[in-house]
Amino acid sequence: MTLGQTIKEVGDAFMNLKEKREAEKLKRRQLRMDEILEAAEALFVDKGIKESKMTDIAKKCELSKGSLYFYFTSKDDIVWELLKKHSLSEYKAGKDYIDSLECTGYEKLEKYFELFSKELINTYSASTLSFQYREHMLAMISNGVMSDDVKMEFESLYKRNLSMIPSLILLGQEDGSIKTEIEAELIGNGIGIAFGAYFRNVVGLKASFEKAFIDQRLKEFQAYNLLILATLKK
Amino acid sequence: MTLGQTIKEVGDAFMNLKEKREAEKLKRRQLRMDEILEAAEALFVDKGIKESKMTDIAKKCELSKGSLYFYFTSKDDIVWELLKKHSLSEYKAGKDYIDSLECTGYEKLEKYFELFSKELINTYSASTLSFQYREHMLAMISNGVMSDDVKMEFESLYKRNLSMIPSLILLGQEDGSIKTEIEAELIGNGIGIAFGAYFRNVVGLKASFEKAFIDQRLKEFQAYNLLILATLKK
Amino acid sequence: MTLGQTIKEVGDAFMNLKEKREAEKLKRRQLRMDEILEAAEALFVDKGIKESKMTDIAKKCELSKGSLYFYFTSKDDIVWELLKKHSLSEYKAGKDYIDSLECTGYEKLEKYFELFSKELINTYSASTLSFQYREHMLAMISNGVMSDDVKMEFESLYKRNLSMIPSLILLGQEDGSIKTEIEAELIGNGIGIAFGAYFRNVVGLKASFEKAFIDQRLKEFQAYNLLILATLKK
Amino acid sequence: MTLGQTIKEVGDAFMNLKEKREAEKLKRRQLRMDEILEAAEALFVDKGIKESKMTDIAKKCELSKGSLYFYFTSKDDIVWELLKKHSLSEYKAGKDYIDSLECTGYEKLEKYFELFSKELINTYSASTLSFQYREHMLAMISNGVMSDDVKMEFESLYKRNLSMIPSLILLGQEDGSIKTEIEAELIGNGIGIAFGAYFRNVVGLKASFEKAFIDQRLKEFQAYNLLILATLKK
DNA sequence: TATGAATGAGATTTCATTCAT
DNA sequence: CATGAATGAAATCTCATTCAT
Repeated sequence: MTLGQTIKEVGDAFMNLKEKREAEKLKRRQLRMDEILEAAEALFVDKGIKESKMTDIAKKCELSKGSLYFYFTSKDDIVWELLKKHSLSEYKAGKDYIDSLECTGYEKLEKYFELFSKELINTYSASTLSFQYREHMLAMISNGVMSDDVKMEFESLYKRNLSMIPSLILLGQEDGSIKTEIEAELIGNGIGIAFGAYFRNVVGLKASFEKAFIDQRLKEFQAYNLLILATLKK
Repeated sequence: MTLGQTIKEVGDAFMNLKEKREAEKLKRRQLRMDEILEAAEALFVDKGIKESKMTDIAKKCELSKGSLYFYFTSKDDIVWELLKKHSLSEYKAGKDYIDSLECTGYEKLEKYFELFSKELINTYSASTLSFQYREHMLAMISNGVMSDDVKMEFESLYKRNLSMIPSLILLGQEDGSIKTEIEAELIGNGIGIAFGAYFRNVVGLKASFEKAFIDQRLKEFQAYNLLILATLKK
Repeated sequence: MTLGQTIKEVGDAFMNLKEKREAEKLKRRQLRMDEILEAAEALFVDKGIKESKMTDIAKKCELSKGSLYFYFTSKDDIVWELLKKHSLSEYKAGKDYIDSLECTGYEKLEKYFELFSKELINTYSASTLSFQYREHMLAMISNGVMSDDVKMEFESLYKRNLSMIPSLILLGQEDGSIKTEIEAELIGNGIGIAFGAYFRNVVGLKASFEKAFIDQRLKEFQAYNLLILATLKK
Repeated sequence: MTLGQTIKEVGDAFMNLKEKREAEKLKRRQLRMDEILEAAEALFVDKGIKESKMTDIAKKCELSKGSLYFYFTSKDDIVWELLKKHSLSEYKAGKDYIDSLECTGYEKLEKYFELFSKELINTYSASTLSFQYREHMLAMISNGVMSDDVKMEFESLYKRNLSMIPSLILLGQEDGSIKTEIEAELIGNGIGIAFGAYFRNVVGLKASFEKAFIDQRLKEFQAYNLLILATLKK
């Protein structure tokens, strides 16, 4: 082993060390950010975005108000990050599940509806939030506060989530499980919006009405799902 | 005619005058209140509730800030009044129209859907507002700021508006225009919620997206309506 | 009877009529003012001066806010009038009573003490008010809001009410019922102030403490009076 | 010394450091609060509580309005803190002084009276304030704004300060320096209230009358004190 | 990194007073 | 005389954000 090699190795070791440290730092940072987002979210569920103050968030995640601004540029930034996170996880949850199934388009659609009404219902506060975030962002956008980049990203998130049902209808039409006279894009989006909107609406009531009332809404939701599906089946 | 009668008449005239004045005063007051509500609404459409400040409202209706508080006890009070107003007018518009029709339950349902998608669409900002108001009130309620009276009134408004579609389905089942195997209450509420939610969702986008995008959504809305109706027809 | 006389008489009659009307007008005005003062006072007892708003006063005496300003130039004016009224009536009540007695100076003093502790106690809210008014005026004066005329009048009211006890001591010293080594002015004022202050203090508690507590204070007040008197008796 | 011990010591040092910092922070906070209270008090002396605005207080202690609310929850909170502070310091000043004396109960009483008339007189604005604060709190209480906790604390402060004189009389009766036929509680409270009330009354005039007038009142106050004391001496 | 005191712009609200009718 | 809508100046309070340590 030459000296040059040794030096290089030592250098590499240093680089590795430095990189490792950087990586660790980044990881720690990411962890902290997640902690903050989690704390913020818990409060948003409880009191809504407006009524959750930066002080509250700081207290919740045992950090100082100042530190929050080390990780996020503003309160709106926190909301935006949460919106993206939710949008992505909702999309992924659906996509992964659907992709894992081996069945007709119609059946996939059925399962997709089930997924939402059964699984997500358990953690349904998640959906209230999507909803809150979306409203908050819309308000920001309409106040001209948001940059064009953010606006575009927001729109694309919206479209991505919406694309699922039309694509499943198309699939169903290809494999012969769904009526071909249905205009996939048109009806698909329609269903998608109504579906999401309904879901959020039901869930949005959580804050003020009793369980019995909500449960009734959920039953309606499922009955309604079946009704919709029936219209598509070949 | 005796003197007594004459005196009585003069007395009556006075009473009428006094009453008339009172009535006029009340009317003027109501007018001012409507002006304020109108101004507030215009701003809420533009900038959202939170971003519309009392100063702005005052400026808009050419009154002083102080005067606003002569007519309403708080900003929340204004929102609440608007919510009630909207809820009522939406309900009435639907009810009056439906009652005026002489046709089967199914046809009424059809017309009811049309009413919303055609007529209200023209002044569709109205719906964004219903939506905003509702959100605002829900936030207030969940913060424990609202009195129980207001909470109850709020809930009853919600239920009243929801009752329309199930009642039309029942009607249709009675006159033989709608399938009897449909559970009117269950499916009716389901449709009602999805319908309203969808409507608001479409409309809620207005603030940030272009006309083309919205028009596409409206088409979906109508296609979707037809789909739903088809499932009910006998 | 000449024409001249007749004209004069008719003129007189007119004058009389005019004067009568003026007098009546004045009387009515005075009555209204008293009504207002009474209403204001009732509220001041209940909620204090600051918390009694002009609107409240107007409502209480069934007049409009505007009318109040026809009778009084400001809220402070109302307070000032009430202060004068109270000061005078307190002074007069004492003076008239004392003057009506035929006894020694010491006995008069005794009766004077009794008067306050027995009679006024019944309507003791009156005293809280004197006290409130005085504080209010002092605040006004120290804010430089009051004119010099008012300041001087205020000071003279204070002195007038204070003069009673020293004068009774002097009387008692002249008729041999009170120790001559007492410096009438010095001790008299001392007693007067303590007496009034105590009285107001007891009474001032009314708003927040229970009857039992207050009754205990009143007993102390009387025991204390006897103690003071004992020191003066020859 | 083992390694374990060393580690423990370093740990302790850290703890101490942390604790020290916490303590310093608390101290700084307390200091700022005192600064604010001081500024507020200076203004209250000058213009009264109502006329001293939060803006003024902020300006006076060279802080922003917002900062004031970082330390106190409201203006009423500032008043309440000052009331407690005064009440305590008045009580303590008296108690400490009295406890330090080695003499009979009667003599202690004498000294207690002197303390107030001589020492406190120098900083006598303090008393006007106690008085203002008390009035302010009573107003708050009677408006139902204050919590029950505060009410109770308020009452207990009142009673604590009042307890001094009866206890001294009892002491004097035990050591034979004060007449035993005196009902300590009854007369003691009587004197205490009159004493405090008188004191405040005299002092309360400060704002509007001249020195000569006040000095005359002080003389009366002292003459009056002697009179009272004479009635107790055995 | 972390802190939390400090900021300050601006929000909502209050209320004595005025004035057109 | 009476009214009460209108005023507006000013009060209290809020809170996202900054920044010195």
